Parts: sequence; C-alpha cells; structure tokens
Amino acid sequence: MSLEKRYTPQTIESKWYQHWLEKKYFHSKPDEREAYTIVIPPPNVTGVLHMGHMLNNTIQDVLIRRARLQGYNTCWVPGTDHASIATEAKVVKKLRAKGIKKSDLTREEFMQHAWEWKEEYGGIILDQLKKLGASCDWDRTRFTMEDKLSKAVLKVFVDLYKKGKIYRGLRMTNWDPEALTVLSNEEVIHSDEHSKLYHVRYKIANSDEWVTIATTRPETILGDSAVAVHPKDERYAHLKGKKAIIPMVNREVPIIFDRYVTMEFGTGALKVTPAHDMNDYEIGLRHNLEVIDTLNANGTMSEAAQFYIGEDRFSVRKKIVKDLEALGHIVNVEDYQNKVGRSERTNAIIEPRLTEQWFVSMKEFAATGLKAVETGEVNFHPKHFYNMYHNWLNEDNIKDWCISRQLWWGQRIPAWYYEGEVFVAETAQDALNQAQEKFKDKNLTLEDLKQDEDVLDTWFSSWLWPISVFDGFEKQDELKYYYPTNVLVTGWDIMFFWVARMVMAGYEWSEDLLGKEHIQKYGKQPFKHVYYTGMVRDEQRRKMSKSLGNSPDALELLDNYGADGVRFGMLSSAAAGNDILFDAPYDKTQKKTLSESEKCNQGLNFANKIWQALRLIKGWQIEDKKQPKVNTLAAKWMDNRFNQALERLDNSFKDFRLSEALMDLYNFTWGDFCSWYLEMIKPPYGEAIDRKTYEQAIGFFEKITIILHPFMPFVTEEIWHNLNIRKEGEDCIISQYPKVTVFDEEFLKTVENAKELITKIREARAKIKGLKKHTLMQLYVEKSNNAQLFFDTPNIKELIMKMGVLDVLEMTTTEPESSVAFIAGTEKYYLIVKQEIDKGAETVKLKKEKQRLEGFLIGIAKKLSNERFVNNAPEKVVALERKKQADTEAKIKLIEEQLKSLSL
RNA sequence: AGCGGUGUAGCCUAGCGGUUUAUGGCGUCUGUCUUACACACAGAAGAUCGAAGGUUCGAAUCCUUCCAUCGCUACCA
Repeated sequence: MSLEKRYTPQTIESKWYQHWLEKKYFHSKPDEREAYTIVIPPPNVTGVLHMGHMLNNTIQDVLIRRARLQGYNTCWVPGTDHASIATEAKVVKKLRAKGIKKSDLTREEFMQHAWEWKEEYGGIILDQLKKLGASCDWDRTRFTMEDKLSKAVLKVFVDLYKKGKIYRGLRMTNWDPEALTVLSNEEVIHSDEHSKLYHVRYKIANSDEWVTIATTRPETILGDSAVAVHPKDERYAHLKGKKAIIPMVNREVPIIFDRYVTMEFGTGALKVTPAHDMNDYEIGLRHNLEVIDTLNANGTMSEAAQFYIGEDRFSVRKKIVKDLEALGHIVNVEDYQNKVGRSERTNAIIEPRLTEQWFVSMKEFAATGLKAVETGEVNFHPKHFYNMYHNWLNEDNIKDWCISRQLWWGQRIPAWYYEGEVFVAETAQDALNQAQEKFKDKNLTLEDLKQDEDVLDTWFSSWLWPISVFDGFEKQDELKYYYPTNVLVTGWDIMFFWVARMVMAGYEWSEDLLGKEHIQKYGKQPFKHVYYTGMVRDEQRRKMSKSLGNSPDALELLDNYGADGVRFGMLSSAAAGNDILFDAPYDKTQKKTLSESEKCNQGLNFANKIWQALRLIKGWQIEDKKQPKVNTLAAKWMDNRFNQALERLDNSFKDFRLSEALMDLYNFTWGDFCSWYLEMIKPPYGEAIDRKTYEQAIGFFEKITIILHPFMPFVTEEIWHNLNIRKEGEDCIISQYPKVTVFDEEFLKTVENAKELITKIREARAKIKGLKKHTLMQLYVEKSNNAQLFFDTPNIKELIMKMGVLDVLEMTTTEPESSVAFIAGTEKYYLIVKQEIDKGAETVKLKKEKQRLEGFLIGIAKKLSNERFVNNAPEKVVALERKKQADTEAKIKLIEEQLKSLSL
C-alpha cells in the first residue's frame, strides 16, 4: 500500500461521507442505550450556508460525534423552518418576474406556487451541511410547515386559546408596508439614521399667535389630532382651552396638557398623531382624541390624508415640506439623527399601525422561562447570557407576543368568524359545531363561517420544535426516549425568538404529553444545556452577512481547506460565547472577501501532519526482536501522557470549552505524539522496528484518531482505516471512545525534565559549527543526589542518549577537559566539545539569564523581607517563596561558576 | 438614556487573589530542502494584562470611576 505524499481532503471527504450514509451511522432508533439528542436550530428554508451556520453546526457535530463514540444513542434532528415573510417575499418576486401578481391569485393557487418553490429551492442548506460533515439523522429531516408539524401548531393554538393565554385585540403594531404584514417587536431592527427635524408652526385659532412643533415625519401632519404640551410648561399655560389649526387640512385640534411631553426637547410642543405613533396613540387614549389613519397598508397616503392620495409616504415627505414652506409654516429645518425601525426581512421602514391581531399573553410564560434557568434545569454556556435573558423576560420588559401575520405562507389561524363571534378550533367542522351550538342553529354551514385570513408567526412553529420533531403532540413513544434533549447550540442573537420560547413551550406541554412520572425523572425542560456561539465577524467587527458582502463563500472555503480544515479554523478561535473575527482577507480591487483563511489553513496543515505520521509508521519494516529499552520507556510515557491529556479533554468538554479542547488535542498530537514519541521510537535509518513497539504505536495512534474524530472526522476516518486491516462494519466513527485510567504525575514530570535536558543538549550541539547530525557526543553530569535520583529512573539514560545523540552519559565530580557547561533543571552538565566555542556569545547569553534570575530574586526577597507578608500570608505560600528563593540562588551560583570558567 | 458582555504581544487565546517579571497557537524574523512532513524542523524577538484610583502583606485576577467595543432594552416627537 502506498500513501499519497500529501494529504488531499477532496476525494477522501466525499468518500467517507457517502460510506457513513450507506452504513446509516447517523440514524437513530430508540433502543436500550441512553439517548443523546440535539435538535438543529432549523435554518430558514430559503437560506444558504454562511459562516454562522458553519460554526454552529460544527459545534453540534462535534458534540454528537463524541457522544456517538461514547456509546450513546445519538440523534441529531435536522430540518428547516418555513420563514413566512422571507419565503413569501421570494415567491412573490419570482411570480412577479413571470408577470403574475399575488393579488391575481387565489390563496390556494398562491400556495401551490409557494410549495413548488420550496420543493425546488428549499433545503439547499441541508445539502451544504453534508459537505461540512454534519452527521444529522437525515431520515428525520423535518419542515415546520409539513402536515404533522402544522397540526401540532393548530393544536397548541387551540389549547392556549382555551386556557385564555391567546387573545385577539386592536393594538398598535409594527407594520411592514412592503411585506404587508405586522411584525413582532423582535423582527424590527432599530438603528440610528440621518434625518431632519422640521420645526413647523401651527396657527392658534382665533388669535395671531402660533405654536411651533418639531417633527421628523412632516407627512403625518395631515393626521394630527392634537398639539400637546407639558402641564407645567409656563410658556404654553395660556393656551389652555385653545385650539390649533393643522396646516393644509385646516382642522382645528385641541391643545392638550400631558406629562409625556419633554419640555426640553425642541420647542416643548408636540404634534399628536394617534394613528401613526405608538406613544401618540397612548396619549390619544388618555385624551380621547380622534384617530385619523392617513396611510394605506402599502405606505401610500390614504383618502383621509386629503392630499397626495396614493403617493408614497417618502415622496410626500419632500413635497409637503415644500408646500408648507410656501405657506409659511416651516420655521427651520435641522439635521438630526434618530432611531428608525426597519423590517428584519424586507428592510422596509416600519410604520406603527393600528390593527387587529392575535397575541400570546406572556406574563406567565416569562416567569416560567426565567425560573427554568434560575433553578439550573436549563444551563447557559457561558453563564453570563442569563443577564440578557433576564433583561428581556423580566416582568417590566416583557411584552405580549403578536403571532398573526398578514401572509399566506404559513399555518392559517384556526379561527372562524360568524356574526361577530369567533370560534377557535382545530378543524373547520369543530368550529361549525361550536357555532351551531352557540346560535342554536343546526342549519349553519361551513359557507357561513369565515376563517381568519392571517397565518401564524414562524416562531410559533419553531418554539415547538424539540417536541414536534418527534411527533410528540400526536404520540409520545419517541418523545419519551429523546426528550429532554441534551443541548441546544445557537447564536445568542436568537435567544428570544427561540431559546426563551422553546423553554416556555417545553414547560407548557411536556407534562401533559409525557406524564408526571417521566417529568419527575427527567424534567420538563426541552434541553439541559444551551451553548451560545458568538457571531462570526469580519476584521472590522461587522457581523458577516450576505447583504454586507463581507463573508467568504462557505462552499469555496470547504473546497480550499477541506471540511476538516474549516472545522478546525472555525473552532480553534471560537471560545464559547466570544465572537469570532474570521480572518478572510478583503480584496480591494475585486471588492469582495476572499475565501481564504490562515485559520483554516492551519487545520489543513494539521490534517497533513497526522497524515505524515501515518506515512512514517507505515513505512517501517517490522521485525520480531526484543524491544529496545528506550521504546519501553516511550510506551510507558505515551500511555501516561495520553491519559493526562484525555482527562483535560474530558474536563474541557464538561464545560463546553471546545476550542480549548481542540487546541489541547492539537498540541498533544503534534507536540507529544509526533515530535517526541515518534522520534523516541523511530528506528535508525535502514533498520526495522520491533513488533511490540510497532503495535503500541499503532494503538496510540488509533486512540488519537478517535478522540480527534469529533473535530476532524474525515482525516481521522481515513487514517484509522490505514492503521489496521478493518472488518466490514468497523469504522472510526463508531469505534469506542477511550476512558481515562490513572496516570503517574511524578513519572510524567521526570520525563518532562528529560525532555528539557534533551532540548538543552540540542541547543548546545546547534552552536557547534559543522557538527553532523549523527555525530555521537559525550555528556557528563555533576554528581548529586538529585542527579542520582533522576538517572535511576529506568531507561531514562538510554532515552537521553538516543534523543541527545550521545555515546557516553556519566556522572562526574570534576569538570572535564574541553567541555561546555549548561544547566538543565537543577543539574549541571558538561558536553565534551573538541572545538573552540564562541565564548563571547555564550557569556552574553549567560549574563542575560543571570540578570533575569536576579530580578526574579529581588522580587522574592522583597516579599520575604516584608514582615507583614511573612506574618499574614499562609505558611504554605511563604514556604513556597523560600523554596523559589533557594532554587534561584542555586541557579545563579551555577551560572556564576560557568561564567568564571568561560573567562579562563 | 438604562442595563449587560468583552478589553491580556500584529491576531486569537489561558490564567480570574500568592506556584507566573503572564499560557498556548497563528503570524513575524533568523537559520536549515536533516532519510514522515519546507503544509516541515531548530531558534529568536514581541505584553508596564484598556486607563486612573482604591481594598490587600500581595491584584491581570476583587471594588470604584473613566475609555473603547459589541449587544439588549427603552426612546425626546
């Protein structure tokens, strides 16, 4: 068998993914094993893979693969959500390109088109996840709008309605004039934008006086129904009982006094437009003001505006300023910056609008959500995200959840109207029965009832996801096995859309579905842990997004570095919860972000490094002969060191510190295994290796591929298969994760000392000009108890001789002729050198080291001479400082001796 | 404006009261194509731990204020 000189991910990755799929390793069925479950935060069905997804899904895959290796029955459920607004917008756009308007279609026809669109384009992202290596149970792929999941949605809607937790009401809502739907608060993004503040004067009726108001939205003047001032504002006290005349429409409106007005802002006088401003609406309620809706749903002026009817609000803004100016109403215009809300999906500026909507009452839900995290039934990683969670959920801030959307793509609200009454039911027939009973009229038919035109918010589907993907609302056999899920991995930006609401849903329904006994044993929570990933940002700290064009192409990255490389790159710099500044360079001439990354390249290099280790081992001839002493020691060390590393690794996983886990593995594999262990056992050129050592090496390597597998699944699977002849059905992905066994820390320290000594020998050798790599040298160590103890360690001498390329290593009581001295640990060594060494350079180096140590010593002495330190600090600490002092003094003494002999 | 997170070498990161004049990695610089690997090996340089005060015998670590940055919430029209 010959191995490629370099590791090339491309062919290898697709080969193994295919193999895993064929073997159905990702598929889960309930059995006697303990389950480990993750439900994917369903990406938007219209979406394509971006950097955030890659980070997020890499983490989920790492957790799932490790659990699988540990013997859990792992189930990672993939799927997508139907994203009503985004998808409907895409479908409308596509139809428009074909010359079809949504308004020309019936609801059923439109839905037909939408489903066709979904079948054609939806779920591309899931295929892309396969390229990343995601080991999702694809047989379980779900979609929030499929039949069963939709049924669940209707079921909980009816349930909440019956419990009085859902209500319908007239409210000021966030209206998206482009998507023609209302949005929840969370779907509106507020940001500072440049605008102008217009000072406009209104005439006071029956007087020559004027009152000047300030507004950023002069087009809404046409809908004004009052001018408000603060009750304590003396400037305006005399206007009590007077009326102001709204320009152009010449409407007389009252001047009202309300404490909402800020006296210091603008002129202290506020125009009140109850139909188009949240706060004005509240004022309107208090003062019983007229609500004049001057805007149509699509953002054009309505009949009620009287002017500019049918024109868009933004062109009207320009026009009305000119017209007001001509009429002498504009006092002045200043540049201004204010917060403008835009739709997360369409980017349209949101209009506050009074509409009838369905709401979920949140007070109780919020308390449940908070408690779940407070009690530790749900754990956040990192913990501090609880602050943000609390901030949103506490009773002062929580707002009822508006769940209706004026769209067609989604679950249609199961409410039917007849004669002003509403009937909420899972089916039309049920609603009809209710209506017949209510009206005592058996002759009512389905035609008499009118179903609500609106659909439900997409998140009203996704909050059920941890239950509904197991068809939990219908039957509970699978839910019993997989619920609660283990961990949810998500960006903190959707903490409220998702995490909070999923927790609420879990607590609301799990007991009804699973029964008291199950809940007492396992809990109500939908997941035990929430791992919040950071945002992936560019070098300027902007969130990487498609719209900004600052993101590299995810698929190109995968092509360039392999999935293993990209996974490494994403994770190595992603401490939990911290944002990642991804290092893809921006090309100014091409004006785009390149699909290149040093971080991913490091991952590819790492894959190649392990590949090279494989080539080395597989290149050895094997012979049945006695194991050399060095190799016995090497094996003992590797075994201990492996367990030490594994223990650290387990701890990192326990705290969800995945990047630390990966970096530890990287250092262990590259440093300890490749650079030290393989060098220790490497036979001299041309010689064969003994069978025992060979088998041990294969054994260690195999364990390494297993613990590395969750992070870099492809290269490890490939190497694992090359290490041994494997039977059908044996694969790295389903092999057994090693368990930590005891390790000898003292022994490990001894070998570390040996490694330090070897490094020192190599340094000393490197200074000798023209020295051949294999030239054997002689080393003496000054006799001492410590030295005796050190070299008594079985086989340590042989190890140092091999790694240091020595033929003599002995104790001495005198300084040998023509030698250079150095210190390793607390021992003094002499390396026999027949050649002159650069005394000057050596002296400089030693003096520098001496200086450093003396500085260190001063620090310690300061502490020890401080009486309060000696008296107050714990004895242990003082003793430690004393030991540090003694050790440092000894070292300085050795250096001084060396300097003396150099000057001779 | 209120609240919260973060701030450690050019970049990422560990440490979160004394084992540290600060950990590891990337990058940089200097050698070396050494029989697995130049996607490598061997070395080196690079940090007054955001700033200023305070608590303490002792602070990167705790407290206060400030600055920067990222958010959340609420907005003065």
